[in-house]
Amino acid sequence: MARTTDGSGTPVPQRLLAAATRLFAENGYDRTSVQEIVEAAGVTKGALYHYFGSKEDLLQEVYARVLRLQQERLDAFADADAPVERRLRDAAADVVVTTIENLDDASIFFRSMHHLSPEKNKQVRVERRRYHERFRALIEEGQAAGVFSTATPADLVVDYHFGSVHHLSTWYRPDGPLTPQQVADHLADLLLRALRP
Amino acid sequence: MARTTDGSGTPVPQRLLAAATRLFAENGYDRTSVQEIVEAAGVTKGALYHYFGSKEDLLQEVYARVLRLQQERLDAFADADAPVERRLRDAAADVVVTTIENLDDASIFFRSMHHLSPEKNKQVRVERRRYHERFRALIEEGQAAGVFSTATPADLVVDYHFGSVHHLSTWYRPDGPLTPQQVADHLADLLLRALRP
DNA sequence: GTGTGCAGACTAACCAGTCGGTATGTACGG
DNA sequence: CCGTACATACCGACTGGTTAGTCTGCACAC
Repeated sequence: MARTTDGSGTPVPQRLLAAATRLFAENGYDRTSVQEIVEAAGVTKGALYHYFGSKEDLLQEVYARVLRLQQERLDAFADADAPVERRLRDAAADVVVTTIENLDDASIFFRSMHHLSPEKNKQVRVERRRYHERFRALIEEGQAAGVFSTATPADLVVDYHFGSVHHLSTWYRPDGPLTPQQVADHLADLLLRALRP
Repeated sequence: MARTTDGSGTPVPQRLLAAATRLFAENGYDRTSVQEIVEAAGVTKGALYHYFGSKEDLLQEVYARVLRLQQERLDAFADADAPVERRLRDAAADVVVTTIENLDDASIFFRSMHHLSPEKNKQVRVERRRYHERFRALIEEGQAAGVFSTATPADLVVDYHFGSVHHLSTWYRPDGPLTPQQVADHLADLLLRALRP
């Protein structure tokens, strides 16, 4: 058994996932061949199909990881002990920072979701919905408390904010003038300002 | 010469473009075969390659159409004779309505841009940049006049709004509770509220 | 000696683009 | 009016290349 023959000690499945993530983000799911993935990971097809059932499974695994991470972080911020406007601000800014820090995952997430089979797509949608609803609940809480305007339905506000998060992978460049934290502060600001009563 | 043998009278090139638009939006560029396109248009490959140089040319043509339309509309609203907050509001709402009314084009635009060759991609980026800058100029005009807050750089505000426009193709459903105009009013509202000094 | 981890040749399917061919229309000389 | 010449519009079989996934087999661990 000669696992991890690349010297890094990283297990093969994780190497495959990392290579796939980078390549999917760079060239898109359909434009990335299984051959390229296994070469980038320093193994062969035998290894890939030993650990994953299909190319699609790799994609789904990328999604699952991102979703788990973001949901955990949102829950932590939303359940914190602070005024609702503070919790929303922190959550809104945090998702921007973590998205920028994992721009590869984000590009894949938003550009390649429709490449999943209907059944796996549905599964992802269900988890995304849970995330969306937790975020919406925060806004509704603030609206009920009178600290946020009720002029716009909470659902739309969520989509407004996540639109901008979604969009990050299109325009944000690490070598640009703004740090991830600065972008996050600005976008959270815009959200909170839009919600002023 | 037996063009338009489908009885509709629509010229073949336009039928091809319409079929390609629908299929690209439905299944993605890479998942749509040239064979499927010509079958949907009721012709054969010979016809397609008679009018278009490549499959990619079809995609580029879709882009060109959308960009022309949106730029024209933006220019009209931006050059109108009205206070800047009114012009921005109208332009911001209009792009939402026309995007919803051409959701197929929008999905293709945002999901398949990276499928264009570097050189054609660059061309599209240049035109998109022109659009972005016209929009930004509106915001900067308002900021200079003191009617918009200067807390956020105008560039970021533009990306914030277009993030939400971009995102429409992900969540908007024609059979949902909101009409395109209602969505547009809400999103334009959010933008203007975020910009209040 | 048995199972896990992997190698790599192989297959069956698919696909963008090509090309020789046909059919209809238009221009023009006589 | 008619025939020749050329152009436009389109057909559909074919090609060269690529791809996801399979399968046989080997090597090492226990």
